[in-house]
Amino acid sequence: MPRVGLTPAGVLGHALDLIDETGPEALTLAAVAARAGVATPSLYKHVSGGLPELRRLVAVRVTEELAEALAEAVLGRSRDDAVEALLGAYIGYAERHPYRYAALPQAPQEDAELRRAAARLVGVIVAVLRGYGLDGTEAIHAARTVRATAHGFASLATGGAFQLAADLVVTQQRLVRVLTEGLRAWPTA
Amino acid sequence: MPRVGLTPAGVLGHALDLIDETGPEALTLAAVAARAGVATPSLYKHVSGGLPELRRLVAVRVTEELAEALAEAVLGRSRDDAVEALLGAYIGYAERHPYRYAALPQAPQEDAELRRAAARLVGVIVAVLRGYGLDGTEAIHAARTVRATAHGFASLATGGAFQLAADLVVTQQRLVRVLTEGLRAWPTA
DNA sequence: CCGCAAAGCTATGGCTAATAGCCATAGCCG
DNA sequence: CGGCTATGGCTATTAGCCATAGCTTTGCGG
Repeated sequence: MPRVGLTPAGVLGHALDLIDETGPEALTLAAVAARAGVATPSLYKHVSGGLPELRRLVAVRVTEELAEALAEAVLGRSRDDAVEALLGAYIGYAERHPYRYAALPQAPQEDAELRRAAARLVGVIVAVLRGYGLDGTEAIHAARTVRATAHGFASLATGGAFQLAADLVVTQQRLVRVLTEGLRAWPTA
Repeated sequence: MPRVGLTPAGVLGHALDLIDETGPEALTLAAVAARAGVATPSLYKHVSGGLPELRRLVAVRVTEELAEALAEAVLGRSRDDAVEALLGAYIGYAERHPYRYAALPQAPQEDAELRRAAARLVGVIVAVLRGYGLDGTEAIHAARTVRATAHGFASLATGGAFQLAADLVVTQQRLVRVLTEGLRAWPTA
C-alpha cells in the first residue's frame, strides 16, 4: 500500500482540525484516520497511546498556543495595560478557537509535558504581577485570581452560558476593571 | 420477569451516583442499567431520549442543586457578606461534588428546562447585587463577573489546575476581596 | 376476572477503540 | 546491486457502547 507520509505531527494536525470543525467530542480515531486517508489501526504507528495520547497532545498544543498568545500580548506593556491585554488575548483565543479551548480542561493533569506548558502560561501571568509589586505566595494567589477570572469568562462565554442580551464586550471591560482595581489594592503581605 | 419498580427519578438517581463515584465519563446506559438491576434497553421505558436525555436531566438537577445552595447561603445576608457566602457556597458545592459539577454542560444548551434552572441561579446573584445598588444592564455585567470568577475558580480548583503549594482557601479569600471591592466601586451607570 | 398499557426481556445492528498478525515499502550497508 | 531491517500500512477480530424492534409478562383498573 502506498505510504501516505503520515507523521505524529500530521496526526495531531488532523485532530486539531477535527476539533475546530466539530468539537472535542468529535475527536475519534476513526474520524482522524478517515481524514488522513488511512485505516484506524495505522494511527497507532504514530500515536502509540491511542486516543488518550492524542487528547493529551491536543491539550499540550493548545496550552502552548495560549501561553504564546498571552506572552505576545503583554510584550512591552505593564500593570493595568498588561492585564487588559492579557485578558483580551486569553478571551480572544478562546473566542477564535472555542472548540479547541473547550478541549483543554478534561485533560489528565499529571502529565509532565502539559504541566510544563501550563507553567509557562502561569509564568506570563506572574511576570505581569511583578508590575504590581507582587511576588512569592501572594503572587500565586493573584495569578490564580487572574486565571480564574479569565478562564471563567472564556468558558462561560464560549459555552453560551450568558443568555441575556447585554454586550459581552462591556462585561469584559468590567471584568478587567475589577481585576486591575483588585491588583492595585492587593494586600502586599 | 419481576418488576423492579424503576422510575425516571430512580434512573436519574443512579446516574448521579455513578457520576459521583467515577466521573461524568463513566455515565453510560450500560452502567446505569447494571446498577438498577435491569437490561440496558429497559431504561428507554423511563428515559426515552436515551443517553443525551439522561445527561440533560443530570445537568438540570445539578444546576437546581447549585442554585438552591446559593439561595440558602445568601439568606439573611447582604452586600460583601452575601458575596462571600455566595462564593463559598458555589465553590463548596463544586468541592463536595466535583464530578457532578464537572458534568455541567460546557456546550451551548438551548434546553428550556435547563435555562429555567440557570435563570434561577442567576436570579440569586442578581438579588445579591441589588444590595450594591445595581440593576438593569449593569447588574447583568456584574452578575456575569461574579459567575465567571466563581466558575473559573471552582473549575480550575476541582480540575487540579492549581499545582503550586499555596493554600486554596487563601486564594478564595483574595478572590472574594477583589470581587467585593469591585462591586462596591462598580460604575453605577 | 379480564383486558390492556406499562415494563421488562432478547435479538440485532451499527458505532467505537484496541490488539494481533500479515505484507509492502524504504533505505541502509555490505 | 542484493538483501535485511525497520517502518508504515493493511485486514480481521474482540469487546464495549448506544439504539431500535418486537415479544412477553406483569399487575392495575374497570
